[in-house]
Amino acid sequence: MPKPKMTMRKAHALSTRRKIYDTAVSLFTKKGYSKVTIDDICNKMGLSKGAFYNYFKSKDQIIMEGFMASDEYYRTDALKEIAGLKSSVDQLVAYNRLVLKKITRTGRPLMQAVFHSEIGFRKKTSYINSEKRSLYKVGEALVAEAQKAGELRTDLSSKQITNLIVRSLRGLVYDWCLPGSKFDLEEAGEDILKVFIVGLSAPR
Amino acid sequence: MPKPKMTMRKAHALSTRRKIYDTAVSLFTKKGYSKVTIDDICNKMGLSKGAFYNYFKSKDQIIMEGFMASDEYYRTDALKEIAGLKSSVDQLVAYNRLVLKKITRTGRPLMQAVFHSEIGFRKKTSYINSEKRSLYKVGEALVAEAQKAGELRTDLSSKQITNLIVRSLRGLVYDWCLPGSKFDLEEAGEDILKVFIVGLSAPR
DNA sequence: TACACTAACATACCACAGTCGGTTACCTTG
DNA sequence: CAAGGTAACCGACTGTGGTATGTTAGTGTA
Repeated sequence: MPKPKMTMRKAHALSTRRKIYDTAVSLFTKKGYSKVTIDDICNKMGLSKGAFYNYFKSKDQIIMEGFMASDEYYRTDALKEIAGLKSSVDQLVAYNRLVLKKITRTGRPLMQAVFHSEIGFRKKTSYINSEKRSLYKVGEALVAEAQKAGELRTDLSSKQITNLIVRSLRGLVYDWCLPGSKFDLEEAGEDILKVFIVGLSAPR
Repeated sequence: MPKPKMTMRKAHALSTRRKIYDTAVSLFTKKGYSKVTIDDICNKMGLSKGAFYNYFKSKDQIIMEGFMASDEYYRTDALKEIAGLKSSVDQLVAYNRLVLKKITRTGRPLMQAVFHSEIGFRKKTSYINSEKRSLYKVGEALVAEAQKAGELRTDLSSKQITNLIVRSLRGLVYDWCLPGSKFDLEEAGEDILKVFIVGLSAPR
């Protein structure tokens, strides 16, 4: 991997890319993702479609880029916020609460676009369930810790348990994004967590 | 609502509709949903696009029609199959196992199309999480029964518990449908159910 | 039977994501 | 600094889902 020398050209390219991203996001939030066309974005900033597709390989990718940024939050601020709690299980629960809160802030429209995009037909791989995500890495670390502390059952591996939790919450979020759906995400999340606390704790 | 007299014309219409549906499904299974265009379907049977849209309001609706048929299974054969089990909780668990088995039979490609369609932007309402579905009605009935028998916790309503289970499994199925995903649905379902059995049972 | 009504079907068209073959201008290398 | 390569950008085009506007032919009714 050669060093990415910053020439004038590359700098300009980066700024164009950023400009595309920003105008796209601004239009999305103003008019709603589905109502904004690629041409809208291009026209608004006097750029061509070709330019757009030079930087983003699809309309969805813009959304995904925003979504992926939230993973940064999970392994930094979120981790910090739960650090004070004594028991590992408490940390795990608090962590998942924070995840749902973050998603709530992200908003239904954007999350809907994410779910829609990720399960699309054109895609070969999906980001949302990649084990590389810090969402998983942090989660699994917390689970493993809780297991080591004897607080969680060990007949399921830490990976299994993490998957189980994430997927359950994902189903909740999916439902939350469905058109016509009308419930509070964090509230409904409490129900699930309440069950998990009991169902996952080590037998005694 | 007047009686739907079966004239020659209506009969013919019904047969056309059926023919569209059948050719569509046959093409879907042969080439994959996304590779089949509406024109493909129409050309194959010498019918026009206008005819297609006279019977189906979207390409997705064909998929959904197939999917909705599975609800019939839940309130008939599935119910019958679990009737022999003694405890209500056993019935509930067995029921959810059957649901996952049914989904496995339905197949990933079709389920992917369902998830994709349901969370689409054009839609105003979604079928998949409608409380009218027998998936929910049967599930909630079983939960309520188990609660009455003192086998399940009662600090959550039967509706809450049902939603909780369905949504968790839905997240699992969603992941299962993601491109590149590679796990056995029923097997992974066992993990979740194993946790729910403990987490949902009445405290003693 | 004649006439109005409407369901069944046809066709031209639109919207919009994504593609493709260019053209220009910056950058690297000799 | 000259030449060749390549990244940035252009804009016409395509594919496809869906719509708008007919046209035709069964059907109920007088």
